Amino acid sequence: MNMHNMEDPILTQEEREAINSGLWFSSLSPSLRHDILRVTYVKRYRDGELICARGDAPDEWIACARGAVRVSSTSLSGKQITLTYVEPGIWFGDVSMFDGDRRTHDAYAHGDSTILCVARGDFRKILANHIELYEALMRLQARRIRQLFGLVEDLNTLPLRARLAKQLLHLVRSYGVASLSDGTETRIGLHLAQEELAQLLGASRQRVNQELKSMEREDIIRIEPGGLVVRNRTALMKITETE
Amino acid sequence: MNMHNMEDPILTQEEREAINSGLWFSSLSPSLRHDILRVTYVKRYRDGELICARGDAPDEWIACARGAVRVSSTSLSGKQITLTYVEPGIWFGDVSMFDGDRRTHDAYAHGDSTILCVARGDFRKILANHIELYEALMRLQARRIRQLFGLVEDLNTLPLRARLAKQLLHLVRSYGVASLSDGTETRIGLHLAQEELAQLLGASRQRVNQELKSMEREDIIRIEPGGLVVRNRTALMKITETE
DNA sequence: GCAAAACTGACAATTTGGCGACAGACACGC
DNA sequence: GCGTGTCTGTCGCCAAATTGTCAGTTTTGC
Repeated sequence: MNMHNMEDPILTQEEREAINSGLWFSSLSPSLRHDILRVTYVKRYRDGELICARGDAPDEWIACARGAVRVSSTSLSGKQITLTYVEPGIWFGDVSMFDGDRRTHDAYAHGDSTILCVARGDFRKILANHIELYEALMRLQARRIRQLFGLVEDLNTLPLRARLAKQLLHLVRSYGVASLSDGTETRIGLHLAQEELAQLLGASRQRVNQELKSMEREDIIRIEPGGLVVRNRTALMKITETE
Repeated sequence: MNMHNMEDPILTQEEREAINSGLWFSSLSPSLRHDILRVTYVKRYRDGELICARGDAPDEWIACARGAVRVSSTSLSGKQITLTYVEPGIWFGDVSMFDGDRRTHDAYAHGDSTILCVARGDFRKILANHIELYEALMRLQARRIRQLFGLVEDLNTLPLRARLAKQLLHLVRSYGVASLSDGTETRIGLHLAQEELAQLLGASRQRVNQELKSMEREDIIRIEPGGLVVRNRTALMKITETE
């Protein structure tokens, strides 16, 4: 067991807020939320640490409370691809709580991160007491399925430039912090190396760099050490609609 | 209302069997299955007819009983892509029963087809009486999510040839009928034009044709008017593993 | 049974993306 | 202050895939 997983089993104020302001979680009834939080335990990870690996037994239902969780896998050929970055307030791992199958992806901490866990047994107990949770989880999965359908469609039809624009808009929504100056600019709080961005898009690093630079030349974004700044969201949306 | 939707509201023996032998459906308790079947109604469609369209209100939970349902959508650019062909015995449309959002895809009958429907209200009533159904639907969705994850990964990593091989194996599993002769050959019962196969793979018709011919030259498959015949499943599986 | 429509197979022209290489920028540890 | 390593920006070449086109074949509708 890792040392850092043990230290400070109490959530900070900030982490607590992240969990409670999660859109899905906050849609639950207070009594259900209470019952869930009562049985959670905290784990902390440093940047890059493995949270769980493909093939692991699915023993926990997990929420990100701080930082981000990179969900990725390595294909047979050795190529790394990233499915998503889980932001604070989002729950995951529910899929394998139901079919009981092993995890199909690796999960790494991206930046120092905190997660909240519910043991399988506790999860089932809560479920038995709150039919409401079934409804809520169905809604959660429904949204995920729709997102995945959309992603498949995008992969099949959009050129890289449009997919990149979509991804940037998504990152702005999830991690955007208003950049100083006039306020029309938004910095993406989650710092991704271009290589990581490329893996998220299923493209090569060079190609992503090329498109980023091209967007920078058009004053749509700004590339700064430590993060991207979106200067013109409207232009990004327009690119998104590129056939 | 279409004429053909009304005629013969009774399932044939064959259709009834398809429903009852569906892997998921047959995992339900007899009492639940009974309650579901009691409120279903039958609709019949001719080849190519629209079953429901993107944007429709999600009023029904549906199962395919005969033929196949093509789930597809048209991208902004006008490009058609197909997500999947729903085979007899498979239920779908549950996603929108929970999030209440409109349909995101079009559904067409591929070949003369029969579907079974449960109205939204009846669906909720059954759900209220059988918590078991929640469990089962969660399992169903869980499997779908895993499949979609796999698909995204494949789209990002596998060359067309390997994806085609995978798809062929899938079709053999779902629609395969032993071809005469020695028995090592399997005909794919669902006839897909190469254009349709291409849309399912997210590739151009020409490219798919090229790979099919190449596989035929290697005696892995045979292209016959009216359907593909798989001659060497092992070879297909090997191609699947191609980086 | 015949004409129209749809499907198949093939090829060239062009675009898109992947991959290797390399130089400069930057950050970090010591 | 200085190597070492990681990240960025660019080139050029090559492979993969799309588009357009066209002739031959099969299917289908009357």
